[in-house]
Amino acid sequence: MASPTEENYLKTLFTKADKNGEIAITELSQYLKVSAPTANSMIKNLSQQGLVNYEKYKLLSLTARGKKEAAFIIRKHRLTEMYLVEKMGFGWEMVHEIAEQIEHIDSPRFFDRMDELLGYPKVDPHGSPIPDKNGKITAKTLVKLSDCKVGDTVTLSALANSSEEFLKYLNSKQLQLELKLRVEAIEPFDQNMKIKYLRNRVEILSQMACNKLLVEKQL
Amino acid sequence: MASPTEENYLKTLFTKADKNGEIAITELSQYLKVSAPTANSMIKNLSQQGLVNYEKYKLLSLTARGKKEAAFIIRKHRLTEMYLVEKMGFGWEMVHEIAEQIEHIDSPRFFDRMDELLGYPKVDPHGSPIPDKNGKITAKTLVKLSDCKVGDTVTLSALANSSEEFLKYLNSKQLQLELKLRVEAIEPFDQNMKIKYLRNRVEILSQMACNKLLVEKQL
DNA sequence: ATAATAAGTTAGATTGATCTAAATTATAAT
DNA sequence: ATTATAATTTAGATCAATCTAACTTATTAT
Ligand SMILES: [Mn+2]
Ligand SMILES: [Mn+2]
Ligand SMILES: [Mn+2]
Ligand SMILES: [Mn+2]
Repeated sequence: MASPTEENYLKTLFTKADKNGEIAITELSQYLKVSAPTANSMIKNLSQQGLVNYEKYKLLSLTARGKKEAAFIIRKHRLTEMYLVEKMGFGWEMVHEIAEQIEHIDSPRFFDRMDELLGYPKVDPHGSPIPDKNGKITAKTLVKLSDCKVGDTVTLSALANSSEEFLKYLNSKQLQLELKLRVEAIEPFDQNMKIKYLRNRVEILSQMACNKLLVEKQL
Repeated sequence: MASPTEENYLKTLFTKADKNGEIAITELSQYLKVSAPTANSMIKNLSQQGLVNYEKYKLLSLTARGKKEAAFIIRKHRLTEMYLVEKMGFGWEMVHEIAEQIEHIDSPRFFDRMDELLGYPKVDPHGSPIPDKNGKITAKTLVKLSDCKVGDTVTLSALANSSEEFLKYLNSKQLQLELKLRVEAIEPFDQNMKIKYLRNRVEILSQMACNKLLVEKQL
């Protein structure tokens, strides 16, 4: 029922909301690259449909129904990304753009078949969790690499940001998910981290980068 | 550049035009399930863009550019259908609906990768030719089964109509492309054909069905 | 040749998604 | 407590895609 435009709003509301599930309408409009009045009128529409909690001048949040709808769209997006990487051989930096379009395809069968062929994956190629058929998300609790201390050995499990730039940067350092990383040292001045991985590879990663690397302690 | 709506017009213009490449605007509007005035205004738009030859009250046709654009969309549609059947295990009767949506995805890479994974197929699951990357179509010259005579042995190569109903009918008779068929007899009264295939299977097919079965003599 | 019918076009309205400019409300700063 | 600033909303316009009703042109039948 939801148009691609409406689906994009729900998805952004879901993924960009803060810890309390709230977001300001102007911030939302920026993510969606539309003007504030455009977002304002669309939000009224979604509120009318019972998908968004909206009161004038207050922060926005999704209703239970809105969250469920959003989860279905995110499911379609992330299954697609996984399919493109695993079954079609695309690099993890190439799939977001395509998934951004395919997520709007209306065909439960199509996505369920992807899911089946992939063996019901739990996460997408960037480590983000894939909602199940009921819209339920089971996310591991991960910590930022930048919060780890010298001597910690961790598994790179997800990215807090999956921009093409960052993904290409990671490619250039042969950094990929499921890799074991060891914190060799931390520069007190700027928090740069010396990381060891892949037998003997050592790289200095900026705090900015380490902030976006989500890891699991041990495994 | 073309919207999904415009793409659907171009595709329909291409596939539903007569031998001279022409079609009436009302007929077009019926295929697209829009009113005649809607089609009229869209055709003016496409004509403005140099994709359609349009003169008031005359039949419509695609320009060279329009034909090329149309071929690209048809390429996306048919590659998708082939991919869905060959790589995702869908039945040939299930893929048109999905392809109708995926054909509007804007990502040359995505479709070229499908093409590559499929080994550059020449035809879709219904035997229709797939335009190449340059929009060139190479179609075999096929004849209708209904034009064959008793004793002819032919290969079922394509369908003149791929409606879900017809495809399910063919499924129920285990009729599929590349099958060798032999015309055993033709009923003079109604042109029903007695066809033998798959070792010893024999079926009586109506003229209506035989009209839509396109075959190649010998192989 | 005229009239009836069918096909195609024009006029005018609607809906969703978008914009800019202007007004209002909330928040922050003095 | 006022005032300045930032966020949000309202007003009003535009554009694509659609519709129905009315009109015009072409085709067909008598
Ligand atoms: Mn993505
Ligand atoms: Mn999208
Ligand atoms: Mn098709
Ligand atoms: Mn389509």
